[in-house]
Amino acid sequence: MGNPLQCAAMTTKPIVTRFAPSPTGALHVGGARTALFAWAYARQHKGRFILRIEDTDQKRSSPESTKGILRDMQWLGLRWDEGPNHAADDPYANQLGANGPYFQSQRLDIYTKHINQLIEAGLAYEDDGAIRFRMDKDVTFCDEVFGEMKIAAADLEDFVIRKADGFPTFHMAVVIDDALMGVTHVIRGQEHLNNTSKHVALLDALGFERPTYVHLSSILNPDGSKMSKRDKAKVARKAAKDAKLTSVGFDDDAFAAFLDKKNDEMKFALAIAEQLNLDLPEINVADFRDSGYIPAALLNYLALLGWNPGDDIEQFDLDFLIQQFGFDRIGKSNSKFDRAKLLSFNSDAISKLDTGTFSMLLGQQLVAHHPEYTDLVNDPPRFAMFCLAYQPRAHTLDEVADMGRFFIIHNSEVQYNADDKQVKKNLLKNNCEGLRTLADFATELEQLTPFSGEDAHNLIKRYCEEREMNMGKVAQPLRIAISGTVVTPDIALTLDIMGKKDTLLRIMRCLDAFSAQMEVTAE
RNA sequence: GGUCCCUUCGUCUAGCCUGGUCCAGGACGCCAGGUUUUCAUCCUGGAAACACGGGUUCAAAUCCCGUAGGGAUCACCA
Repeated sequence: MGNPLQCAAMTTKPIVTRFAPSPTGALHVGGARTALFAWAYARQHKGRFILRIEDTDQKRSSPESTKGILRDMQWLGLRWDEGPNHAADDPYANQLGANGPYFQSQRLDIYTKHINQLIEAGLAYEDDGAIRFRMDKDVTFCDEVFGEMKIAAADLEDFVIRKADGFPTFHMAVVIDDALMGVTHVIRGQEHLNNTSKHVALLDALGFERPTYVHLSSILNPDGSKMSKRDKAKVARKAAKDAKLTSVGFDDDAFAAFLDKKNDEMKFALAIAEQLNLDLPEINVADFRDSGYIPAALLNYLALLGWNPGDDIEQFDLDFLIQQFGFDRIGKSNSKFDRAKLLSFNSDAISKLDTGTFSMLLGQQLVAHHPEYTDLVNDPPRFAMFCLAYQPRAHTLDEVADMGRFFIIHNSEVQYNADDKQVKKNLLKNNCEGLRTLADFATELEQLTPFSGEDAHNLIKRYCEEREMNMGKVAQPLRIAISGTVVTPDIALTLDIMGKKDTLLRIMRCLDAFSAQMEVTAE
């Protein structure tokens, strides 16, 4: 860090950055980090941030991917000043900005003009229907992260700038668009570092000014492999093999090929995950959204992958990033994606949310992914208590669905297991001490009106003080009666959310379930 | 394989340019203890790294050379 080979900065023009994904799949976290840095730099300099869709691969590009990327960018809160229409239902109409269109597939005539110019100048030539650009000079350029790069002409080859289908290659399109759109800083993944010599040569030949280049190192899996969508297929395949799964109910031949690593089709990965109740690794921004991460935490974590503010501050908001961001503090080495740390950031971010925001986000999450919670979400007073209970302990929004499930299941679905360690300890031990306390306390609880959390708390407190017992002696049996486990939020809050009727019914069921043990030990 | 790039605790990293303040600091995770009616939270403490080998120097994580390991790229993909 702190590259000694600082590239001479010279621009007095307004700062313009861009994020230029190709719509061949979903926006993944690596792309999100690139977009974040480009966005933050533009904001820092009161410049413009452009979103451009690089859809020159006719086979692999799709409007669905474009819409997904737009949606994910918006979810992250990375607004673009120029680019596709923000409204994802028709991103092609009414594009924003004066330098459009922002879909490369709509700019063919522009590329053609410049390609012809190169041909006329003798700098490019036809080769089997494609057009190649001559690379016959040494190239030197400067990268803000990696410093000065020198490439000898001998290591360079003529490369295709227009494919036989008439579309420009990425190299041609990117160079023309950046130049014409006034992009001053090209911030992108390091897989483009080697390509930059091509781009610089093209720029020079066309007489365009070179932008400042900023290449970002890669984000890797914990095992060091590059993080990619194929990781999902990998995990699913392994699980399917371990479980000896031979069919997912459709396309058996293709599925066999999938298992045989002949294809990585996502539909099979998804189907396997569904059948085996398996969690696939989150790779895409959408995966993290579905898992209940919040944008602030994801972005904060991503910013720290390869960049840091130079002091010990790690948790910060976007305003701080805009203030502090700089290329001089971007690292050169690849970094591994650490889910545990992200999770920690996410739970911190969740706990800092104001309660209104939290309940809105949690409500959306539950309704979208766990419709069985819809009744609870639509019961505002009760849902407010539910939020109060889980905001402090949620690591992700989605996790709440599992933790709080006992509140929404039918009373008859609560499981009581006499072999459970906690059941033995808290209910059965010492001649069913816990059960007897539970039965006795239930008679007090029946009298409690109104049945609020505060009243319940006071009742438990008084009950325990009178008998000189620890509050856990009452709370733990109650937890088991209500949830089947000893893990619930604050016991008073738990009772409040559960309500008097169901609390008492569950206590009765619990006593019933262990009546045999009571009788035996009673003799 | 050619070319280019990278290498500090398990992980993300500070420190490296301008050698001494570093027997290397922070964070996540981990371990131990404490608070709490459970879980979580929170608090305190702990283990844990300069890839290796040479050199320069009074002094090297920091400068130089080499080795090893890792990554990128070598498409009419981007």
